[in-house]
Amino acid sequence: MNIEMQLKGILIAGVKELYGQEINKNQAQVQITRKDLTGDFTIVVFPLLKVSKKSPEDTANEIGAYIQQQEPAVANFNVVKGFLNLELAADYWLNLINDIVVQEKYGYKTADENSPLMMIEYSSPNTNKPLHLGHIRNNLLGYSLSRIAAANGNKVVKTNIVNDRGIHICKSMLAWKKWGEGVTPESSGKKGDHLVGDFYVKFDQEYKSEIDTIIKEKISEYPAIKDVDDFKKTFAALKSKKKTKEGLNDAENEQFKACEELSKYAENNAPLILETREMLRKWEAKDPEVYALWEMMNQWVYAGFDVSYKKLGVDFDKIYYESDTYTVGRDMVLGGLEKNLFYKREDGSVWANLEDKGLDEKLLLRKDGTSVYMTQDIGTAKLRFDDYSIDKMVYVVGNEQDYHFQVLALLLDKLGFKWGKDLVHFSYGMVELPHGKMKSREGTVVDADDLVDEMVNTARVMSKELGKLDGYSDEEAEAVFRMIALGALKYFILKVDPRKNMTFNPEESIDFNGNTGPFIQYTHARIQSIFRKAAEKGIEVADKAPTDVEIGEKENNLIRMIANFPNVVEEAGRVYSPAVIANFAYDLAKEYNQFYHDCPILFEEDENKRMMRLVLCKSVGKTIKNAMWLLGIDVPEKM
RNA sequence: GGUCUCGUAGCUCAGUUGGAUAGAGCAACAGCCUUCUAAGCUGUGGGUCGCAGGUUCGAAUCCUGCCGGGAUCACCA
Repeated sequence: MNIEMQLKGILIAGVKELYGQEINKNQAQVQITRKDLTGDFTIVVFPLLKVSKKSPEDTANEIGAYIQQQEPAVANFNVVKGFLNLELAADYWLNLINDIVVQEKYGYKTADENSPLMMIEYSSPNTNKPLHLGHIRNNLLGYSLSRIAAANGNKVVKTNIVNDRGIHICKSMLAWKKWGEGVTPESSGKKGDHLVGDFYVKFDQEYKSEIDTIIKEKISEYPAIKDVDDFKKTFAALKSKKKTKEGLNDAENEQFKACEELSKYAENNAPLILETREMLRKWEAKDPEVYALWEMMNQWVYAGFDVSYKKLGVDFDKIYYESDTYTVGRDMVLGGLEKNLFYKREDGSVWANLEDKGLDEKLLLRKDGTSVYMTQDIGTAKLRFDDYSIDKMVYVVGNEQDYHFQVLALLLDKLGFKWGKDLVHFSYGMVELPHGKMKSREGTVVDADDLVDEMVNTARVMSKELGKLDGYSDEEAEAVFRMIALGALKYFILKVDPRKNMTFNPEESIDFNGNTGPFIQYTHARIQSIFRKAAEKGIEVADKAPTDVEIGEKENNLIRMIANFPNVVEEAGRVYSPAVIANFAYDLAKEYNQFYHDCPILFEEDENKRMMRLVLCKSVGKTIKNAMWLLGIDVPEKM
């Protein structure tokens, strides 16, 4: 049990003894004392005044005296403005640090056979385009969450559901067939996912121009509109006006409907889309030629993704493919239909009615019996449940799908999955550019591979200028450059609250100084350097600090922060937030650098003090390393 | 329009179940390497916590209303 809980217990007992009343846990507030004040833990006495019926000062003094008497670790206390600040004895902290320094996995809980199994789904790419910055955020969050979950004593299965089928996949297939001239990743020297992505873009361009052609042909039927440009402008203007408070008047509304009709007609009758649909039908019928093409192009993409995943340093325990799960989902829905959980409309489509839950009706199977997105997620859930005894399911998916997961939770619950109702949609915010969302059509997408490569280059240039990797081989140095580059990128993404949208400015490169990953990595390298120097000088570094030594303010701050690490890990797990860990790591590194600047370590002449500081350095290094591991960030020995 | 979400320094972000004088970094300026790694440390300037009410010993934090941004409400995934 940690000291905070102990103090809380004593506080509750003390109030009972002094004032004869039970208080609840919310009234017993023990928090870490602000840095600028004397003390280690603070008890807020305001909530206790109703019970004590005394002034804040008197209450604080009485409780302070009681706690000091009950808990030998409390050496002293002071009262400021009704806040009771407790000061713990130096040897309490020194014993604590001696305890911490020998724990390799300090801050982590380990899972045993009875631990809950948490499955975490993340990444979940489409196989028609390469990964971009948005995917990076998803991957880094998912990977970090899996480590945080493991450190909180869960058994963890990392999983990925690959979106490998559907009309969008057929688009790039068709484009390759039409215009690819047999090009392959090998023949073009292009990464498979990028090559396929190019054909998806090509399809889009051609499709757009076909739509324009159709609109042009049909435009004579709409006398009010001159040409295609005019049509587009009018339509866009009406659309945005519709969104305003003013809305559309009757005439405009009619015009809007006409535009919409024409636009839909063109989209649905362009030859390319008709061909694509035909291709999807053939795929579902397992037409050998289409199926072979699909398999070939998907393999290209997977090879490309593997490279990107490796570059980012993420991996999975189990990968599912929607081409395997979508038929399972269909069966599940039909099963639910038999049990009257769902209903069928006259046209043959299957729906769930969620109006009693405050939501609307949701389509589960089209009238031709084919699956939609929701159906596939149900199927995937079934397969996962068959494969693992899942206690908790976490989906790392963007916040644009909040509604989808609200519905999915209800549907899975209806279908009898025990974790359905409590599934966690880890809903993270979008990565935006200074001018808004990334748009592939406008070429503003930040490619994942390019970004990582750029970062590695920057790290290499910077590192070489500083020249601190003497004695490293090219390979070793290259590994450090990569470590720093990824540290910068990962920390940049993970330090912000995952639920919030974040901004990335491609004009400004990601920093390596200040509140950054490299700053924290640097702090670790600095600490390791001390131990190398100690070895050179023949200074012994024990695993135990003497307990009769005085500790200064900076040292005390550091010990308190380290002592709090397990609480931070627990909180990060509870609220699903790597940012909590990132901010902790930064604060600790910052505090350490101040200490490093102010206090001699190897040069300290008092042997006891020197030993204590060395043990402290070791603990800080370990804690930084363990915190960064939870973010998926490695720390170097030198940089 | 319904639902959800966000709004903190010029910019990017912290700010625990409501707690003490709202903090970092970047950018700007001024300092610190003949002692352990200067990717560091110190200092200066920079705030109506979107606005207005309410709840109470106490509100950036909770409630209500408004303003502003974003998402979503598809037989797309």
